Amino acid sequence: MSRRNGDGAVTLEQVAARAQVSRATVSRVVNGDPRVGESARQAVEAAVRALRYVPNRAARSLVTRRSDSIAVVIPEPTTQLFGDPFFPRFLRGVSDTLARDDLQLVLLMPQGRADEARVARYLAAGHTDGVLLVSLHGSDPLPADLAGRGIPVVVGGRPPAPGISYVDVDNRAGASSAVAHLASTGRTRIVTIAGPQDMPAGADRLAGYRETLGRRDAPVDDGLVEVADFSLDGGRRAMERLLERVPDLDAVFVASDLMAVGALEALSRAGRRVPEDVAVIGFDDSPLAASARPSLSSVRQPIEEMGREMTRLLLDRARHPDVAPRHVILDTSLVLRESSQPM
Amino acid sequence: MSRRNGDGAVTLEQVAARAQVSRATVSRVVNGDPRVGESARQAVEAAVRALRYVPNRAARSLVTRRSDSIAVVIPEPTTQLFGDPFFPRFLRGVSDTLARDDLQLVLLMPQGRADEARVARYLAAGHTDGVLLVSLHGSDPLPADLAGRGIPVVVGGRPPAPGISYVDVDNRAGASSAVAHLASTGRTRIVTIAGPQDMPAGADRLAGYRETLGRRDAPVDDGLVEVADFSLDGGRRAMERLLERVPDLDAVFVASDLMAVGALEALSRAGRRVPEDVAVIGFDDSPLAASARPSLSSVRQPIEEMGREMTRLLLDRARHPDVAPRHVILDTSLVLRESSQPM
DNA sequence: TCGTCCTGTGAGAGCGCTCTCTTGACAGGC
DNA sequence: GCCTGTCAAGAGAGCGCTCTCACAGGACGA
Repeated sequence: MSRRNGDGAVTLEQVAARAQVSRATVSRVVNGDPRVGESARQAVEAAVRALRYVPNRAARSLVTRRSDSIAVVIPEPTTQLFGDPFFPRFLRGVSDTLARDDLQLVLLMPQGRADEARVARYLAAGHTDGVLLVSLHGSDPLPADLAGRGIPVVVGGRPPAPGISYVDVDNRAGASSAVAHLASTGRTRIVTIAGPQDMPAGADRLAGYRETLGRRDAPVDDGLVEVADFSLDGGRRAMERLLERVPDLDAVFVASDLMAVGALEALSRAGRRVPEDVAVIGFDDSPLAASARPSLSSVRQPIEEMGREMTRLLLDRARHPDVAPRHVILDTSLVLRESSQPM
Repeated sequence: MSRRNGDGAVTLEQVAARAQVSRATVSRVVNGDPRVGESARQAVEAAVRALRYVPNRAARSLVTRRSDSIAVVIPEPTTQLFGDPFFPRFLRGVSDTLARDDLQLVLLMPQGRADEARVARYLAAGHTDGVLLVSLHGSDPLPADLAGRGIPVVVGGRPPAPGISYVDVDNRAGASSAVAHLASTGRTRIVTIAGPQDMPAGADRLAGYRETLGRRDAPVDDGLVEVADFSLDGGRRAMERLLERVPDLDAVFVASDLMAVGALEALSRAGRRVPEDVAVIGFDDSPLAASARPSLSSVRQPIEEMGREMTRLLLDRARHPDVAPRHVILDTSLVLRESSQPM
């Protein structure tokens, strides 16, 4: 019986002995080096199988100076805001893509300022081959700092500094598609419940709404616009205020599904029928949208794809450090359900 | 200027040279070995700071045979079922506890059977110092397999095999506390919407309900019991069925908040006032509960604490491999809001 | 026929660290 | 005075792997 890794690990040496070749040859086979003769290769492969050989990652890292792992940093506020299924879906996309190359995903969830410093130190030490950052608050210096140290970084959402690769969802176009759809189905008094304006997603979705209605220059407190905080209750209260201020509204574009569900409640309570009296379109296409009643039309974000694309960009950057930073904007798609049926 | 790790890393050797001591002494200082003289210690500490020395984890792992990382395995179905904030909160608890000891969290999210085999191989190879598993489907052989190989394992939720450490939430007692509260506030026709009975959480919550109503021996299709699938829509439909079958019901215990929100909708649509006509208590105390209207009483699960406790158990086990497996059952608490006000 | 190139393989150094073993210095007991 | 014990500190081996370099042997052009 072969002994397992940990105390009596199977080493290259043992595989080499069994296959009657040198350590170097075993290493070549294990790493897919093409310059190995057919017979040697087969002998090695047989020995690897027989001994259940698994390379020791630490030893490999020590000499290659790669860790074969990448860090994903998700700061505290993010998990709450995107409480929804953002977090797992994003990680799934990342995990997926890394698995293909047999890379590890090291998850870092700094809590509070002090912990962020700890994480920053850890990352700066170069313990991982690259770093994926999502939704940093405001003007976090971390990405620029890491990039400056030569550590590959890709940011999700809008980039905090120039010269850094990032992937974002086209929030503006997504909002625009929703509003355009409402307009094209005969709605004429289209209001919106926007997200916090200090968040790129909040600001961009409102911009898309404005742009499409052809009123770029209108002030924020426009009468047709209510800003809320991406919560269910916030959505409900915003809807109540809108109903009061714009009694003849016939459509709402809501910057998140959670808020949209709140809006649906407020509308129902006010005796407005959806979609007959008021059409509603949300954003995110979360599971909530499909199970809301009436079911909620929504702008779908490719979250997993965002994770995948960020990972691809990062690996690319790790392998070719001299390539210029790139950014990728992902398309959204409009998922139509009951809440936005034409009148 | 010191050069950063990666190409021109600062090594122990350089620190030793600067502090005018041997490599061994630097190592002792860095690892907190008490047998170092005061003057040597200070010289080393100064050199470490000056050079911004950070130990190379790979080199350390190679000789200590520890990876200083632990794996968290979250299989595909889990992320969907616990879509809610289970996932991030759990990871936060784990991350928290690991950070204290400067350990890494390696996240594994196998997707599908083939990928699970890959993950199992990875874990079996002993690349991490321990493994945390949550909610495996049915009779997964993985925990027993890993334990058999001498790899520390802690499972979240009910253990699939004897002899394995696990942490669970006291679902039964949680359900019981909710039902007891309803009974004590004068409710006499208390029905329940249960979760899937092939999931421990689903079964245990129903058992707690039964137990408390003193009807242990009643069959599942009891008339007062509806089983649903933990989804919003499932909760709504279950409530509709219950209203039809038990028109005089005056309280519902619902095995998840998401289903409870569905139930609230169904009740509202049927013209029943909550809590005047019908009291409702959910389970999970998710953010939904606080923002539902009326706000939803719910059984709070200590999710972060579960992550923390699992991690503690694991580290303990990793350090003292010969200790017998332990299990910890965490208490729930009842959070009372509007939906269960006394009549 | 000889040198040159190419291909497959082996020898061996060395990545940065920990840890055992040894040494040196000094105090105390006989 | 010597021996033993204690404590700080250094020397050096070696963890398992990759990778450079050297070399053997065959193919090929001159």
